Amino acid sequence: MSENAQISIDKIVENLISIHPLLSKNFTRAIRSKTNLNPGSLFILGLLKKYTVLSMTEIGCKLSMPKPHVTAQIDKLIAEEMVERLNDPNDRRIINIRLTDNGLKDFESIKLEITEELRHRIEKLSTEKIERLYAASAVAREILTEIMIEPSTPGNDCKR
Amino acid sequence: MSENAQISIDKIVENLISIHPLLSKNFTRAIRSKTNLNPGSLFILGLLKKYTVLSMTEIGCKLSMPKPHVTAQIDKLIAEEMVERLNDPNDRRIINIRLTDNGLKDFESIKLEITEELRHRIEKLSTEKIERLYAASAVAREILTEIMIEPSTPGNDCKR
DNA sequence: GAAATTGGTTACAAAAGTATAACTATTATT
DNA sequence: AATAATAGTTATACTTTTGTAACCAATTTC
Repeated sequence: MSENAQISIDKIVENLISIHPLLSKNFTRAIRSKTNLNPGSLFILGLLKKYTVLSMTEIGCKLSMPKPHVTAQIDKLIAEEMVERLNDPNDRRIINIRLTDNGLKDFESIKLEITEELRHRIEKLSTEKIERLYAASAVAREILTEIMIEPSTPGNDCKR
Repeated sequence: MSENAQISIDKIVENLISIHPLLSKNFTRAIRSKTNLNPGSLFILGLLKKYTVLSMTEIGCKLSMPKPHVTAQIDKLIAEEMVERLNDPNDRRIINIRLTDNGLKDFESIKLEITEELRHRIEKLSTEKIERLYAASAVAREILTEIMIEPSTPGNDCKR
């Protein structure tokens, strides 16, 4: 580890720790005021859109969510008919979760609603800043997804 | 608003909404397991480090935190002797909050602890990716801070 | 085939965050 | 001077999230 790289890591962490409350306050407020879902179940929907099918354990692992909580959230999403439980043909213990057609559609429109204020804020930026934020958010998403979802310590593997 | 800019905004929102749970799960877990503070009070400390002095109302405004919750959080931070209340000489209704010397020191060491796992994950990246993530996080922080902390709708102004 | 492990659920307790109303003290309005 | 508005606290109720332990069913291990 070069000294320069270490300095960069310190600054990355400093930046991420500043970004977090900004996103958190915006999204959680909007979720509460504009939907009857909670942040946790929205995270699950986003995950399912990306991975198509995930078991209960995999969901909990990728979101660092305790298993009993995953069960409760999925129960709510099933009551809303946004996801469905599928039995795994290879292992009858496993219950796979998948978005329903309605669930995907509803998720997209919910996302539009909860990001409305954020969109308005971004719109006010100059075209140059929008392009810079676009590039930056894409890079951050790509690399953070790589390092956060993949296994960290051995044995903490989330598969898929 | 050009069509291209609108497409960029959509993608920015999509990226941010993906990044949020990644940061959220990492930080909130670490905060719970490694400190006796809660995420909300850490947000306040980060804000105070940036602004030096803020009133109760300003804190609540910038973090979208209800006023009674701000009172409770500050009470805890005062019990830990990390912040102090100061009377405002110009307006005796206002109570200003400032980090104590110890508070700043403790905050820095808490940050080191709660970002330990994140550092290890970043360290495993190539130097090229670290540099890209550094640049991206700096741009995202700069622009998001600008649009999220500043007033959105008129009358929702947080001052300072 | 017995024992241990894994996937998921149930039940319960506790922490954290959100929302609202009522209240005091101070300042601003008129 | 009376009234309205603002800053902050207290009290209360509720939702969301986290954590733990016990439990069943299915699979793996030895």
